[in-house]
Amino acid sequence: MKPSVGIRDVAQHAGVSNATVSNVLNRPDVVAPATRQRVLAAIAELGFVRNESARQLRAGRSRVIAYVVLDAANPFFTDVARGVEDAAREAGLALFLCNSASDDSREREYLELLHEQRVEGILITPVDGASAQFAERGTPLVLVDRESTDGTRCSVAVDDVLGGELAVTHLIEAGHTRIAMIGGPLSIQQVRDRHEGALRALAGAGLPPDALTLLETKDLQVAEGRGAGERLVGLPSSRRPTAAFCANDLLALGLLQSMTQQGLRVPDDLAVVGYDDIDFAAAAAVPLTSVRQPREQLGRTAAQLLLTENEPDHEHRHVKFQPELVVRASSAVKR
Amino acid sequence: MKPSVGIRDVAQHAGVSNATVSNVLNRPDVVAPATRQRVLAAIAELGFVRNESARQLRAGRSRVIAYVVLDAANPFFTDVARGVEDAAREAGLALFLCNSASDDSREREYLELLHEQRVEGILITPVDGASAQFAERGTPLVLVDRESTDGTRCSVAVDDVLGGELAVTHLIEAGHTRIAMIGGPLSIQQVRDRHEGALRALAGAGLPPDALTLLETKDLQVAEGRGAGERLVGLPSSRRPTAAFCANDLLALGLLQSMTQQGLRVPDDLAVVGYDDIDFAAAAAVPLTSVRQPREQLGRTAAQLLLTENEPDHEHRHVKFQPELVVRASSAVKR
DNA sequence: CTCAGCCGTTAAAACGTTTCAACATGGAGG
DNA sequence: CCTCCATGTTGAAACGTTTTAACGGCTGAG
Repeated sequence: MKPSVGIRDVAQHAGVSNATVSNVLNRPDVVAPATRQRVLAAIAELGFVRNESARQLRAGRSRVIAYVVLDAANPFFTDVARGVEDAAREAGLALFLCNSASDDSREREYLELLHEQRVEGILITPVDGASAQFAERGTPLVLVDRESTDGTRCSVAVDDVLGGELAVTHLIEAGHTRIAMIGGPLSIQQVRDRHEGALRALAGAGLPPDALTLLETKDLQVAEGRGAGERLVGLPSSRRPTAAFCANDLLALGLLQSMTQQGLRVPDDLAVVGYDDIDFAAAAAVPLTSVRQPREQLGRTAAQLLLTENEPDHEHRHVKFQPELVVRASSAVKR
Repeated sequence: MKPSVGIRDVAQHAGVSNATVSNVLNRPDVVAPATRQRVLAAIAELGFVRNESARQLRAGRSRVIAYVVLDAANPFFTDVARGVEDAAREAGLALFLCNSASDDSREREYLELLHEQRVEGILITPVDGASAQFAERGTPLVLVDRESTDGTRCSVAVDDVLGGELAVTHLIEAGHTRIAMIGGPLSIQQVRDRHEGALRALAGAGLPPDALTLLETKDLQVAEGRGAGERLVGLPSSRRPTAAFCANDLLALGLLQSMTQQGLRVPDDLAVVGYDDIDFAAAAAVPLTSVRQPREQLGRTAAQLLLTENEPDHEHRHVKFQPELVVRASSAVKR
């Protein structure tokens, strides 16, 4: 079951030295065709599988990068991951996905493990800005969808302030003057930025800051969106917002569902704008207006940045993408 | 940047031998408290990170399992993965996720890599039943959401024939006599099984087999569901089905969206039943009736099975779960 | 004072590769 | 006939751990 056939078994079987076998594996061109065939035959016959640990130990390289993702159940991140993987495989690297599930200690454990594995590099969307202090351990590390505050490493992010501004400006132009912002917790940088963008939009339109009601949520999942919907409907109708800007699409989908359940129509009774533009947003029964982030490109760029990390004259870069508003039925112009 | 501080640097710094450092790392109880402290201090001071490759090479063990997932963008699989991860971490193992994205060659590459990495075990939802011939390479491997045809390895699956039967029986009892089945390609075992279940339900109710119209799709994504919706509406109303059973929830969501876009109501004009009961199904604007698979438990069980693989008297087992129908608004009883 | 037994520590041998300098072989050029 | 070079191949030394058997010092019993 575990015969553990090694390179020297192959060598012996093919009547060559182990160095030659290694050459066949790593620099096939340097070995004579006849010998190469013989070695390959022996490999196939013995069912030899190269031991990556040994290889890595000796060679130092590892051919693997990892992406520590914040929430594998959020389609936004799986889309980012797809971009990462495409770029990685173009560079001949494989991608391991690790799910921190928004859990501090899981994140730490995975980082530790990845360091021990000596992966070629790490991409991470960290759990929280606060604890984002990663001990420098010699493994290149790039932040994804977070901006590196100190200039100590590369990062790829999206301008969330602008995103918030786009969303709320759109709602204002559609005629809304009482708007809810749904999202939380505020400890998350993204949420703060999008909120700030929303406020900026009000200011730009000459509306008072209290035109925006903040409904804070515990997390960014569908269930919280439903809860927020109930809270919203519970407000006295004179003060109830006519539009809602959600910090991500999961919340928006929850909100949407809550509205239909309570017999309210979207967008007539409440206009809704989400954030991320995940595929389910377009596929919702009331297609969701959303702020699109370049998901695949985010991942792709992050991976490319990572690859430049161990160039000799590397300087840390901070790429920032522009979000884009995608208007759909959920925020049709108010009559 | 890459000082590569090793165990013997630590040893020297703490004034002990490298064996003692190794003991501190692996069997802390066996070394005197005073020495242990000194070694730990040295480790911290030098920022030593154990080299997993070397450890693994010598010790043979690896503390990592992997799940090669069919489609990381499908919430069903991320939920299964969550179950896998929970079980893995209880056993002190970490989980690497690999996304084959329904691509044969990616799947092969990842399997090869994982074998080379000498991971402790592999879980896989393979791309296709046909090519599911994995060369036995000594790494334990368990099939997830697929049944092992030959008895050569463990598998964890769900009774898809029963699932199809439940879904269609439910529609028949609600008064429908013209039913569409949407799904494909038929090369996928799951789709075939669910279709068979649907036919069985017809037979059980005394309906002729042509009461079921099969609309075959190219894959199981949202877009194909939308397309099927258009095909469906294009049928002459005398022959148009009044209910649809979709092979998974993504298709069902696409179908739902297509219906609303075309001004048809669900369930009044068309009742819809999905499959998988992903969270987005309940969160859809018309909450989706769906066949629930025990997603987390599927993953959890698969992981546990994997752990038993290298017990001396191991026998391959095939666990099969029962699906369960969850009735929601999308299939309310026909008046 | 000796000896057995225990405890903590250590030297050295693996683990399976890659890599580098050195080595055969044989033909071309002088 | 000698030298030189090119082409293929090889022996042996790493890589950084874990592990095993042996070791020295100390304690308490005889």
